Amino acid sequence: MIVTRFAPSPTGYLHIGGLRTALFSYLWAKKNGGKFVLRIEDTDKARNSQEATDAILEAFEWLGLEHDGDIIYQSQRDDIYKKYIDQLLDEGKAYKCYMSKEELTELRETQMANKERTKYNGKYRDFDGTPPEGVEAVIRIKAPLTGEIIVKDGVKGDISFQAEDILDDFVIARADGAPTYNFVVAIDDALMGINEVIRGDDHLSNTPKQMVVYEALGFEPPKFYHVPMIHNSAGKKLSKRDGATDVMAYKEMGYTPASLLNFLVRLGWSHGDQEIFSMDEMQNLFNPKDINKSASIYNTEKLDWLSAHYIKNTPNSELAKQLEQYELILTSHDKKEILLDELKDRAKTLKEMATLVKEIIETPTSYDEKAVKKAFKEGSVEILNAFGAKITSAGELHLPVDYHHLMEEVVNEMEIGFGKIGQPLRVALLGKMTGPGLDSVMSIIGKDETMLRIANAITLNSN
RNA sequence: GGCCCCGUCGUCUAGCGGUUAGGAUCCAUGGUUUUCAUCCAUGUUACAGGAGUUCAAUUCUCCUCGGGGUCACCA
Repeated sequence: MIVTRFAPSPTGYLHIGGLRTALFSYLWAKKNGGKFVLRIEDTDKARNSQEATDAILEAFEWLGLEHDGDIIYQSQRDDIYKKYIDQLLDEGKAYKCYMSKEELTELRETQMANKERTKYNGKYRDFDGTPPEGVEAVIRIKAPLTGEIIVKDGVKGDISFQAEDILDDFVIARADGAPTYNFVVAIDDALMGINEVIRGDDHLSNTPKQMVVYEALGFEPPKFYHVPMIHNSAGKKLSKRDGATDVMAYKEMGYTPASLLNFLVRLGWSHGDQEIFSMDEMQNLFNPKDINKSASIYNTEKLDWLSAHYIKNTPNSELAKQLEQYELILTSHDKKEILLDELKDRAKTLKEMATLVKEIIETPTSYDEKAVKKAFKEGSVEILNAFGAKITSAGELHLPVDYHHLMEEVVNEMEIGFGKIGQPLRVALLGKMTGPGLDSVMSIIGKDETMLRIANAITLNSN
């Protein structure tokens, strides 16, 4: 069984990049009937917060990405880590290091001055003397000093590192006893049965260190897939400063989970020429072997297109439900089908859609100045009057076609072009020059409201 | 700087030795539409550069250049 995980550190909200790796992990587990688990990496007490954890969970809930089993919190697993630290100490695979922070800094500075690689010098690796006073020891693991370490990566292929280039005896437990990242990640992944790790390739250079831990503890390393970064328009790693990278901001902007997920799954992954993926299709088709090797630049043009596409293809009943978050209750509106049909081709986001709906169902309180100037010419008021009279004397009016007939009558009787009535009528009804078909608009708002809006516009343009 | 990764239209990408280098988006133009949008059609734009290997390189190898990541008692 394939078990994948998403392991965020709760130092902020969930952002686009994190979400994508989570999505990949989720899809791969689901496709194989496996498990997708969530682990909160909160070993650094100074930097983590409960709010951040909650924000991440909220985002997952909105998107409908469910994790399997209980959420694992690293902060609650100190006993486990302690056990393995003791084990390594007993076996002589780790040791206490009494080098003070000042001494370490000095060491690094000299190395930099000599243009050497900064690394711990192994001073206490085989120390058996009397420890210096006043220094709380950290625990360091004995890393191989030479040799080749090969990371078998499912995206990039085999990657070879030389131990002397990248390794030193790195700290696995801080002076206060708290274990460090590269140590606990390896332990947790092993203990949780994680056998396929999909993560950002910014972790690539950590992987050899984690393999040292796997090796020391006798654990089997998982299969790794390091997915390329998502870059901002400047070509740099996406960071929290890059505007709307908080996943929940996309909800605010009116994007649906379906469009966001579809957008993200195509960033760095593809399945031939296919652009549209339902959740089912993603689950059936996703395979990390098809993840591409190079970083992609984040850009929302395609998201907008996808979002528009999904709105167009969402059934009206579902759309009405989604619009409720904008305090639009359309369920009782007798012309909601016409309304939604007219608008779903015009909106890129739900938020835009909500605005468009309001522009129709609410009586305009202001009129676009340029539109008025352009639409109201000599005779416009008379035309509107004639049309108003038609409506008044007409019987029941329901469908767009009913109103359309009346417009045709006016056009024919007055021997004018359609635009002559269309332009001023549009401004009267909507307060602007653009929008859905006028017959539809009138059908949606009904006879009384139509007459009211025409009368308002006539009053306004008569003096 | 060391180490590692990457390099096809502006952007997302297909390609897996022989293609008129494909799709999508964006943009432009035309058509449909009383307007706007949708929709349809058409069009502009890419293999970073240089050596090799080969009958043949976008595709394989090397170098150069460019970009990115990472080098903590952060994760």
